[in-house]
Amino acid sequence: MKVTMKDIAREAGVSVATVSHVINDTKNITEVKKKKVLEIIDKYNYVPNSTAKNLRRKSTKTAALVVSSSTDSFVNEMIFGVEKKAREMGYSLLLVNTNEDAVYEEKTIKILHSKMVDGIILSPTSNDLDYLNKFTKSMPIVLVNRYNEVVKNAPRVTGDNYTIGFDATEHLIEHGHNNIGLIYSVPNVSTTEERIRGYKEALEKYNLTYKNNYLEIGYGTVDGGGKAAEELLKRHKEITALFILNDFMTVGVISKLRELSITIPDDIALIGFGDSPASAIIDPPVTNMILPPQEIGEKAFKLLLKKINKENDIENFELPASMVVRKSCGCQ
Amino acid sequence: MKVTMKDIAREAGVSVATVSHVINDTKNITEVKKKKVLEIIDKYNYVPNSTAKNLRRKSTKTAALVVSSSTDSFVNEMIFGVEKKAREMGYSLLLVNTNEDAVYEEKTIKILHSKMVDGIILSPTSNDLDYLNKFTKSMPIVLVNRYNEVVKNAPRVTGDNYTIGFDATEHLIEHGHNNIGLIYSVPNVSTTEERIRGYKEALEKYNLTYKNNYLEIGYGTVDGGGKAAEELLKRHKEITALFILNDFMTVGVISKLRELSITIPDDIALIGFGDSPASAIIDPPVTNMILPPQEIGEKAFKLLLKKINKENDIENFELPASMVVRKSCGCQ
DNA sequence: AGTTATAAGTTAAACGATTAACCAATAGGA
DNA sequence: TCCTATTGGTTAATCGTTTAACTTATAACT
Repeated sequence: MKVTMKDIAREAGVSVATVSHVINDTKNITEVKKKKVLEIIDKYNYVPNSTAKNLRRKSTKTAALVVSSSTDSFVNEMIFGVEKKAREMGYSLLLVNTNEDAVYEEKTIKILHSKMVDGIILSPTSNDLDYLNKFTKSMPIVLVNRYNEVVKNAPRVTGDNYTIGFDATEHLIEHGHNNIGLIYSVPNVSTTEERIRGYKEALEKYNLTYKNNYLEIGYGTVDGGGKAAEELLKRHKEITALFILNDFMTVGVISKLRELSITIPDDIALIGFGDSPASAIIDPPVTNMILPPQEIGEKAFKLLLKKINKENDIENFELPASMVVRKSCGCQ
Repeated sequence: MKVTMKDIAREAGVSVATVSHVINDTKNITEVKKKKVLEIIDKYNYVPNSTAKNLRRKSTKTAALVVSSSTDSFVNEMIFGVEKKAREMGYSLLLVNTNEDAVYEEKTIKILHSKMVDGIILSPTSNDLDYLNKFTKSMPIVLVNRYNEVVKNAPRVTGDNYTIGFDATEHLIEHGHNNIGLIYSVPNVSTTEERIRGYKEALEKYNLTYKNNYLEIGYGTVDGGGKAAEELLKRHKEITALFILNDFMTVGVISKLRELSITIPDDIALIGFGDSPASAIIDPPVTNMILPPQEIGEKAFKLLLKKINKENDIENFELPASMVVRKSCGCQ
């Protein structure tokens, strides 16, 4: 049988209110009684039932993090950024993975909405986020990494994906490439679209024409990346550079190019995304566009906390991108 | 104001009990009333408050996963194994990271014990787990990855770490190496100790003497790995092979060896642990000992569920290890 | 017709805390 | 001495569900 506050009260010869007050330090209690109560608490290793507390207090000190993709290292690091900040702030974190399933996402948010989490950090699956507006009124929500203009009342923290697309493309152009393929993980999400927008505008700047079929989907997986590269190079022999939007796919692409005896960067130059530590010792070392995932996660939680505490100025953050130059792009 | 069951009942002209019964399908209700109730529920987008439900039902349909280290890819994949199974089974998952802090771990378990979760999956920080026995009686707990014989009443699912140590060492010996260094992440945890035991026994089998100072700590980080390798090779010029227990450290080691112009595998052969996709395209491709992290996570959740449902046969699982041979060990 | 079973709802007591409102006893001030 | 504050503590309502026990009304059987 689990021991409750009532048991503690009985054994200490006081009321439950008194026990509650010594635990929460919410009223003066004489030293002698306080000591007695604490003794009994210690004796039974008693911890207040948080479900009951939550019900009464209408707060759970728990936040949810809903991510859409799973194991890639960028998301992984972002998760731990959120978790870290949550922990520091005395919050627990509920982790849900929607696997890019928009229907499941909506169901999840709805359930979470009643699960009495105090707030939700969401990295949404699709660009069709109107359903969210039903929830943002009554529940603190912040969008992370991906976003959509349609969502009201939810701040967001993202990376500067436009610059990622622009700088990577420009860099490849400066290396003399006029036909640059792009391999993305998932369509219809802001991260992909912003990067493509950057890619497009960089091409424009140099008077190169943007071609729709230079883009190929790679599903964020090693295999998907490899297949996308193969497909792209078969269809367009003129392509001499690849911009790859996720590090699993980069691994797949590199493996595939080796298999096809295509050398990097001489035959095909290459820029990836996300700085997994291995990038530096891959052959050749790969040039990456990077964003600070952990920082993004932490910032998102901070913003959520502000919303929870009703500091109601909606502010969005866009964290700066940068490039770490190695050999796969043709440098050195 | 959040709408409650009372509001639904009032508007539908029935009692709260009836509403509850239609929601949970726990009593016959006439079609007409049922329809009315469901209509109102839909109109307000009502979802029952789960905190209240939890309090009454004494179950939260939530499990906690407490991991000790954070971002390495093995743990990451294990996390998603647990999350996946939990999701499939209708459970939510609370994720806590103790950062190898034993004191924080104990505090966490104690708080979690307060009925916020139905069960706990723990990958513990240290080998000193006696404190756990206070909790295993009253809370379903399963150990994952790491374990300790002292813990009673908690099943475990681990990998066959002994074989990992043995096979890696034997393989290096067969390549002609007599002086093999070992770089581990953390001391005093079963994973490390079992692998060292395997390492030791492989040496014995070939009549090689085990030397304590061939072991070096690398803290599971890229930098730590690099420093450990440097230290080890400076101290013991005779070392010609390295067995590295975590993939971040492997990256650090390889970078450091390049820096020192030491070639792999000719000067130093090398076997790592954990199969991050990049392993295949690193220069040279690295030979790894592997374990199925996702499977370990899923199995752990299944076991937890059994415990939660009081199917009280404690069974432990040890998942088999294997080796994926590439060039860093000297093969090919 | 009389008895019993069943079906469809309702009432009200939990679940285990928190906390506003209340009360008695002591202290302080004039 | 009388009045008012303050201190230390208790009582009881409340959070939003679930569910056992109860109540009718209707159906079924002899």
